[in-house]
Amino acid sequence: MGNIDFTPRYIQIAQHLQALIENGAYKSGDRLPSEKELMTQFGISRITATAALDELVKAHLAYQQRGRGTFVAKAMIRNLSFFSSFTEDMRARGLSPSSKLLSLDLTQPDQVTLEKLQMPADAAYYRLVRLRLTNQEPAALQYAYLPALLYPGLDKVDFNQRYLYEVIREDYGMKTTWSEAIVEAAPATDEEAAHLEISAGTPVLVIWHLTLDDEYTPVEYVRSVYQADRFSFSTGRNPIQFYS
Amino acid sequence: MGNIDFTPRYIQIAQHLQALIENGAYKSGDRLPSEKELMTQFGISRITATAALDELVKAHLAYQQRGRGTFVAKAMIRNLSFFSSFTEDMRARGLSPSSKLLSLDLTQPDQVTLEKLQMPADAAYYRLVRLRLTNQEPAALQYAYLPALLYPGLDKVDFNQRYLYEVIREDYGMKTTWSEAIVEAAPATDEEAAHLEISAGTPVLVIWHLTLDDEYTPVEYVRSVYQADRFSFSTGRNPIQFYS
DNA sequence: GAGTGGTCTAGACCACTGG
DNA sequence: CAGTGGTCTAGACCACTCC
Repeated sequence: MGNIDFTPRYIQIAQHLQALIENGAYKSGDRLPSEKELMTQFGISRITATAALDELVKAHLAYQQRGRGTFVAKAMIRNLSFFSSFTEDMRARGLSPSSKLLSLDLTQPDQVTLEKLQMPADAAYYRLVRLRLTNQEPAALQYAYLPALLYPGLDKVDFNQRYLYEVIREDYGMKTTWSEAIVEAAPATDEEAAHLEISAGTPVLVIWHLTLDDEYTPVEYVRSVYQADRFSFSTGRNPIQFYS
Repeated sequence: MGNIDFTPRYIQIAQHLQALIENGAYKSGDRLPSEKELMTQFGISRITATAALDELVKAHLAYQQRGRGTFVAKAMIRNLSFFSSFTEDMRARGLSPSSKLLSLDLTQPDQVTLEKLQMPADAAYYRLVRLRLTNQEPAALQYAYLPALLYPGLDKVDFNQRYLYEVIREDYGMKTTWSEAIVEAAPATDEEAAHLEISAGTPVLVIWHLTLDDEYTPVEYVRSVYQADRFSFSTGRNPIQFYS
């Protein structure tokens, strides 16, 4: 009946509640509307109300307690920096990110990268090397490897003007649904030290990042080397208490 | 009707499927039974079948594709080391973990720890300092802070014999539902270097770990200092693609 | 006792995938 | 086309929390 919006009802309701949380109508620890209240307020069945609240829980915006209700999650839980792009992450930290393209070519990664990220050795990769800056100061050195077969014509993109995530999503229609990271501390190599303007041997934080599509096929491999004295990263998880 | 097992049906079915995955009956990428098949096989309604498969997806054991089916997740996705205990993590790496109690007292954490983990400064904490070893070699130095109010009598536990997680779960009935970590790289301090048997200034991986109960109240604050040349950590996540 | 979420039934229509 | 998961309705009984 005149429904011109094809977003599922439960998503619409989750969006509505999310907006109320974000503009402060509901604060950390506040009780959200119960399933029953959502049913009468929006004229939906209980399963739809449950699904809406579940979305908020999945997104770590809320948590549920049996017999008590659904509550807005603590602010801290909602700010986990690991899995956003460099640009988004730095903006969230109140810094002004920028990027300098160092090279874009068709090359094999070195042996260590190949093994660490479990990359097929027989594939061809575009290698995108960028120096990432915050407030015009060097912050990180990023080596991104993109399977050449998936990205025909990638070498014609101007990465001084556009973001990598934007390009792979919009130009190549990639849908990413999972991402993984491996974290290490290491002494800076001479090359890293030169670009980051620190002394060789100073600790750096190395993050190996893998982005996967909905079949868990890797669509992007990235090694990032961060100045350790300026950056730390956070991540959170429900401990997997599966069944024994 | 003669149901003497009060585990929900959908959990029972998820457990059953989990067992089949773990004993190799279903392998990475294999299609699991469809919702319809589960309905007829177990005599359940569709919503129950959906819930069972959802459990596997939540536990990162499976993923779903519309119109195709539910599939066993890739093995890599299932091995994320960040949020298991030191003991479990090291065993999963094929190492033999052990522990040496350095001290257990009632002290305030230093200022940096206090701020980093957002600990209330007016509370009293038990501080448990342990050297963690793998194959009898120093691996990490761990400072655990436990709010004294939550753990009366903790100082009487023999932590050379028992695991911290076991004690807080079994003796104090803590239910943890969420955990967070902040990762940093830093040069080893003199104290850290001495215990870890490395040179001062060598890079170490510092992990600040927070364990929360079902109201997101912190029940444990831990700072771990790992030898960087021997350990890295992995974590994974569905990128939160919430609604804009 | 009233309200909450947890679990479950028996249906339905749809969009998407694959042959 | 048949099969899959995605969404949804209109109910139901239960366990738990709070008063």
